[in-house]
Amino acid sequence: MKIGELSRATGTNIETIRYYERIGLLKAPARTSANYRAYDDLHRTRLAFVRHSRELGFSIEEVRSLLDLVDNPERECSQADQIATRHLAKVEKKIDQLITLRGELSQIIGRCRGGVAADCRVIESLADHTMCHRDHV
Amino acid sequence: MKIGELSRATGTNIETIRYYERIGLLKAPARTSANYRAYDDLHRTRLAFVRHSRELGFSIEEVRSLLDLVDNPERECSQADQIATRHLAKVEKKIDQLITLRGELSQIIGRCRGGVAADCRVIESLADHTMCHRDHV
DNA sequence: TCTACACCCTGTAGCAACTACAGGGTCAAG
DNA sequence: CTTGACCCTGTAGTTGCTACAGGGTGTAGA
Ligand SMILES: [Zn+2]
Ligand SMILES: [Zn+2]
Ligand SMILES: [Zn+2]
Ligand SMILES: [Zn+2]
Repeated sequence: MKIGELSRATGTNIETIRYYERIGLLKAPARTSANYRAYDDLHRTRLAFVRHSRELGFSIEEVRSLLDLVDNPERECSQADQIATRHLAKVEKKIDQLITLRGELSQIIGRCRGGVAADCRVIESLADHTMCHRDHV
Repeated sequence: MKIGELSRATGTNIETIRYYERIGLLKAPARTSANYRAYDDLHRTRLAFVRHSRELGFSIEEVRSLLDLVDNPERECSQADQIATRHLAKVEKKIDQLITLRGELSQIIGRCRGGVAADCRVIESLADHTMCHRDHV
């Protein structure tokens, strides 16, 4: 399988595949006589794992650790679960922050009565944090 | 006011202040005989506006447009309100995405029964998107 | 046989929004 | 006269890609 095929098979940009190889996330595949990368099904599976993990929001370093466990299947899975649990906690924290932010933004937008910028309550609110209800993280 | 003072007064990293000047978000201040930046209260107000907008999640380019309105107070405020409304829409979309993601992650984590990585349902779930309930954006 | 075209290669630079040096200069206190 | 806290410029690093530039390869049609 050449890189274009792998790209289509996994929905991954060609440049991204080469990038993953460069940073050592994917092993370098064999080369054809024309120096083209030649992938097999294991490469495809591995790349799918990487892409899926990325889509679920895991960082490259987290994916690296997860792949490490894939390669050492005799190890305890607790590390994988820890990575996932911590990631979930981060997601939950982010949700909380964004919900607070949403509230603040709606308040600010609700203050606008139209007119010129000099009288705009939105701009005024941006200039003055004391009009906010909470601190921003 | 020297840069360190402005930094403390606004809770902004010194490097960030210089960065804002470099990208043209803040006007270059006067210089002392020792070539130190000398800020006045207008600079402080402006930086506070920038920082507050950034804390509320507006992009640098959005902040640039907002500052443009601050500098042209005779213009209609509709542009400011549009920027804020669009930003709110983005935040809401992000919240939705994260909530979906949170659901998916909890499901995945809930599948773990401990043991070796070879049998880990977390790793299995990462390898196989068909175990997911929705597509990831 | 020539040539058009779709591929592939490497290497480097760009994006956002900072942050962190390295390697200097300035200035007041002790 | 030296110590320490500041300040300066310029450049490189961060994360996770993406987009070239400037080449090589392989195949199908005229
Ligand atoms: Zn308004
Ligand atoms: Zn605020
Ligand atoms: Zn497990
Ligand atoms: Zn999935």
